[in-house]
Amino acid sequence: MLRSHHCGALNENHSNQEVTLAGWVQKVRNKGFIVWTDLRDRYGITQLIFDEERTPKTVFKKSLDLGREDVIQIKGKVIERESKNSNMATGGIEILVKELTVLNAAKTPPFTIENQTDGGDELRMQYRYLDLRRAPIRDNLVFRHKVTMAVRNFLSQADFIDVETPYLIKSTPEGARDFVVPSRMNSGQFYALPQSPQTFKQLLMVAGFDKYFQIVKCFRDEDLRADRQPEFTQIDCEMTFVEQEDVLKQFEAMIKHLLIEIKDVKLDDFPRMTYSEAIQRYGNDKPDIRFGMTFGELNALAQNKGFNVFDSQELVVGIAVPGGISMTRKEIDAWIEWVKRPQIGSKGLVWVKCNEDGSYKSSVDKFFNAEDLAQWAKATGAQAGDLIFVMAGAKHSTRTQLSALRMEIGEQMGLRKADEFAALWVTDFPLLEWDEQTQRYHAMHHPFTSPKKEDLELLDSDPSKVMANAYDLVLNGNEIGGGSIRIHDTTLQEKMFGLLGFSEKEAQEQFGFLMDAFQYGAPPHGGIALGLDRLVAILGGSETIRDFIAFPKNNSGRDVMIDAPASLETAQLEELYLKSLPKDPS
RNA sequence: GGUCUGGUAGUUCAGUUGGUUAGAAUACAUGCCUGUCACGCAUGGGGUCGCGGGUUCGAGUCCCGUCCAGACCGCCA
Repeated sequence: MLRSHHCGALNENHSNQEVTLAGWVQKVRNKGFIVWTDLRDRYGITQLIFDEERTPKTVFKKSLDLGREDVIQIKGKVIERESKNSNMATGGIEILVKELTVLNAAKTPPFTIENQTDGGDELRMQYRYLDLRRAPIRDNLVFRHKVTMAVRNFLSQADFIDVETPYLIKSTPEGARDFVVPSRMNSGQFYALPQSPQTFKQLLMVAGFDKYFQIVKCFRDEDLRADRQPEFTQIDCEMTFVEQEDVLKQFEAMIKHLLIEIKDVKLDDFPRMTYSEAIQRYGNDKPDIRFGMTFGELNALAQNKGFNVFDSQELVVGIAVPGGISMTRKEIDAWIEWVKRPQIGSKGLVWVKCNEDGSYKSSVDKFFNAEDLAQWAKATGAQAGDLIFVMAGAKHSTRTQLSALRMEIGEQMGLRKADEFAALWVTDFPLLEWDEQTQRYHAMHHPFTSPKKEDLELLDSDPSKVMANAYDLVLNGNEIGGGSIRIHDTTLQEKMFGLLGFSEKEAQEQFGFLMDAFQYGAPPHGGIALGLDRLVAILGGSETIRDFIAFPKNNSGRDVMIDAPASLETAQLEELYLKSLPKDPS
């Protein structure tokens, strides 16, 4: 062993022990007669002391040449410090060094390896291995490890079996764009990387595995966001002989277990909310219920009173900002400008101040009297002291816009606390969604989701009204999981493909294996997939998943460290039966 | 595909109305310092102002194009 202890291990109890340590030079403090060096490893920092009098001359001289991030090994004696530092675990002692070996000298890193680094995002990504030396990022990955271990233990104890499924599979037109891999042995043919192991886990149920899980990489070739990477990790689960309620109970228990285990937070039973209720009350299907400001629909109260802006619109809807009357006119205008930005795209905001004395002051006093405004306050739940913001427009876009405003106000008012957790189930999703662009139905969840039994007849008469046995798990305003009870019947599955615009031949070509399998004794089954990256990030108090992934991709899907993706040599392209592409002109 | 913001020292940033030799902090180097721990003090080196073009007597600053980065919209069953 190159060391007897790690850098977080020693304290006063080890005084006078001879120890060998190895690690990275975090910092050198040269006082002339004494040189202090902070030695760092994964476990902590231990102070080394090189003393003009007590350290051998050659070693002392060598210590003057140490630089940041040099990898060194030292032998020495643990001694109590003359002036102790109560801020660090090893702050009571230091190592009086007798031998110093430089195992590997380091170039000066391009940014400081400190908790508060001076490095920007791009540089930190390019030298990710240096960024990962920093305690906050390292702690995030340790945290992720704890979460995955807790998940594995919980599911294993609940009788789930971890089974691996293939990464080289077949592309399908449904859903997100596939990443594609050319096949050398099959000219002109391609594998696709899985967007999820969906069909495989269903086949495992047909095979009788009963309960399956896998912590698995999935791939989607779509644009990135702060909470979206092209390759990401799912906790993928499936169960046999279950109904929706069973799946919800099982995974509610898992999330509660995680919160206790990881955050020491005890959650109450998760509220349930239907999709339509979420849309009406929060404007989206992943509401953050840590704070109020729920939507109040004002159509009946605000239309046909002579205010044209409202009268012509599909929806008039408002929210009450708690304590909002303290906002200045300038601040209100700033919010109006905020919603008018092209990213939000609203036409504007009407505001109403609910004064403490029961009077109202609004931007539409010309059209509405106190009685009208009192009704609005009632509908939005506004109390004295609150400010009501009202938006009007087409149903869908107005709800999206007001929802964005609600989240931003919540954020700025500090209502979205990172250490507070509120989970809920969103249920009763529509099975299908009409897509204007392609003029056909799309599966809202995926094509294997079963319709609710009572809606089966509607499949023929009015497919858009059919509800699905599907559910989403929402945590702090983020969708962290989704699942459904699946179709296990060939006829129903064929019908579903038909509704989605597949010809019989196409359905057979793409999913024939699944419908075949359904004819050999497929049990009722259902499951869920949870986004591990998001879950870990939220538990860790962040919504940026990049900080919880060891080697993430940037905004353009590039890995700037290894510089991928990259072009291929002509010979390699030809081997894959791909036409050689013009080289990047730069 | 689109919108917005940014790109100046190794790094993070400032740079006024277009005007002398482009600054600060930090990092780095050298020296000093009898207990440092964000050590302190002094000195020093360090710049293709992303790239290309244009306007101007003169461009880091204005205009056009382009590249890169970040956030968001579209997209993400």
